[in-house]
Amino acid sequence: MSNNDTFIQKLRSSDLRPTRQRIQICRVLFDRDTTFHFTINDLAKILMSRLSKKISLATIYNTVRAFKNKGYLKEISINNDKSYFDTNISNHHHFFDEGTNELIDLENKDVGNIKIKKSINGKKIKSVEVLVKITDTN
Amino acid sequence: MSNNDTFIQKLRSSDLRPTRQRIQICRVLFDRDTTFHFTINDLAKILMSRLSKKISLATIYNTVRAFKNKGYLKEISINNDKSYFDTNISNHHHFFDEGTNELIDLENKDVGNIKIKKSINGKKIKSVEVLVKITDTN
DNA sequence: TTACCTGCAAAGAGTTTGCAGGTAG
DNA sequence: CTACCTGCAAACTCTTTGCAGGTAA
Repeated sequence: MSNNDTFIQKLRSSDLRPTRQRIQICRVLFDRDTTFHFTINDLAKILMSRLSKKISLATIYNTVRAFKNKGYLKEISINNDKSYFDTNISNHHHFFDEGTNELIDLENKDVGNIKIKKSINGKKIKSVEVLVKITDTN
Repeated sequence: MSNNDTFIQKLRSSDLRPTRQRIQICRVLFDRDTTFHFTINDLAKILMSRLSKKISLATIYNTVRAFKNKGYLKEISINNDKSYFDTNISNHHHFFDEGTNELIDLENKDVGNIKIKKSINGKKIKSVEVLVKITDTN
């Protein structure tokens, strides 16, 4: 039940004023049932086609970055070409399809419990991420 | 026991002629006992300081890319800032220290056996990589 | 009204490519 | 000698920043 008020609250808590453009970004990102994996470019294309007015890349970058810093989006490292983001901010893992460049969620339960048996003095574990690369069988 | 002949053979099998500059690159990459994690910039700095003559970034990029394609180097995805490479091409995982931007090898045995319980129709698993991000305890 | 936001364009970082002279085979 | 390689600089892609006019509170 995502409505404008939810979006406005998300924006304000990220220290962003709720503007037309940003509300539109929220609509694309958060008004959906399933996880959304995207690059800035994907998001820009969707916004451009959906809007009558133009939206600047700078605005998209800034807004996405603010959401990421606030924890409303997760950034995923796959290769060094582009940044991928994920609207699923729970602790989980990913398949990356090298044929289609598509990301697919892997729930924690889909990956056996991971136990890291090595520790480094004076350091603590911040996150454990599994990336499973897949290709076509043939 | 890495000597020039080993390097020349590595270069030839990567479809590269053994030139002065490329031999130097090999020396830095492969003439060592322990794994070497590096960015292109790291490698360039080492080469610049070690050589009397200059070496061009283009040459370094090309050579590293050829080695990576041939499988003599592994590329590691951490963030989208830079490409990290690894001279350890065995199947293994990594710690990434967010304080120092340093990579540390995690042997397979240091990570519990990972079982992926989800499969995608028509796709096969190509690799499973675990990235453990660490920070200072405090 | 004031501070923030927008779009644009330019600047930055990392990486790749094109070119003219140089080197391996 | 021929094809490939080198260094340089320019080009390219993704991302960030600066600026002048526009908008939220």
